[in-house]
Amino acid sequence: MSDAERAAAEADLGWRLSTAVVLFHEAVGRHLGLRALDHRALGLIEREGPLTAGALAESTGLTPGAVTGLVDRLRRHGYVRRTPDPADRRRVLISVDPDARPDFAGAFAGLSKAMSELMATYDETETAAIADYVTNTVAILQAETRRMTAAAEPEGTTAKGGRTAEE
Amino acid sequence: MSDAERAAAEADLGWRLSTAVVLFHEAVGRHLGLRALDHRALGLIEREGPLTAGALAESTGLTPGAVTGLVDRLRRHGYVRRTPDPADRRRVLISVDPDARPDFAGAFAGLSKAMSELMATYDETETAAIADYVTNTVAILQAETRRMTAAAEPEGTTAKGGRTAEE
DNA sequence: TGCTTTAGTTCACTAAAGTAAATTATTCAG
DNA sequence: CTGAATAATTTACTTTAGTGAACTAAAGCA
Repeated sequence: MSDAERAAAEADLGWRLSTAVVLFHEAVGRHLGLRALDHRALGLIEREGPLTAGALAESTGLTPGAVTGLVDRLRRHGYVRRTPDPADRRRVLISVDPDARPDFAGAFAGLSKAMSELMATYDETETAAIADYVTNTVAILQAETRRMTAAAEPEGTTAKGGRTAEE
Repeated sequence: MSDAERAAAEADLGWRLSTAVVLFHEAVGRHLGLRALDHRALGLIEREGPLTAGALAESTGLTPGAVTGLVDRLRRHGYVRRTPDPADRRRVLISVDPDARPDFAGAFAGLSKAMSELMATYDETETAAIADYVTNTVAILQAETRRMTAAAEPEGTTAKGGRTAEE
């Protein structure tokens, strides 16, 4: 195999992985009745613990009004809860509804199991290489995402006037 | 590190990879001025060569009318072309506009380079393990996607009546 | 205690993208 | 050559989710 061939094979594999991840992500969204943004927001809430509506607006780039709608949708499907912040009752804390977790986790159960079984087939050295590869790939993707986002919006927020179409 | 800890670490790494891929994909979409579905459709057209509008409707699950709009958007951004099928002039062939490729490829250039550099740091055995891991992960994701999609829609197509919300 | 600021929601409106059905162009069968 | 079938587009309408601004409630300061 030539260098060029190897590079092409790698790129193809990367493309297939990326596509598979994206399609899986979309399937999960459909399964849970969530749109891409809602799905991502739910992920944020899961990982960053309870968030205020304002914090969510900040990290999603939405207006406060839109966040109310977003949280309504998540709440309607039973994924999150609203609780007034005891420390500052103007604030509202949005957290994952513990009762919803089984459903959410259920969607990933099969994947988890299959991945564990796959990992069990590798020895120590191989596992280390794979972990290193994944860690570095994540870092690269994050860097490229930042680069691309920075290039696209030299100033201002995503929230307003983000139209590109002409004609 | 206990088995449980290792499993948790793996799952976390998988989650981070998935998130990174999805966010990168979204960033590319924004960069190219494409919505998720448009982006995916463009990928389809790229890989499966020229497609008729009907074929595109089939594989995206959209109605013919929606495909017209989809192709209009892709065309407006200069990514694809419409050409009447010489064999059957009712048909229209949608293909990637060769002039647009540089822009599209440009978005991935940085990623490509960084990934090549990363792969160069691994020896033969490690590379083999990584390739095996990626290949199997893709297969698992595809299987899980199919399973989830099948579970969500026991019958019929995505196209009609796919509403889940109540209230 | 009252004035100002902050947090979130509600309301009226807009834009995007989908469906269903009518329309146009072309092919194919008799 | 005519009529039925097929491919895509157009049109009218619907749904969804966003914005911006007005509004309500609570907090903090003088």
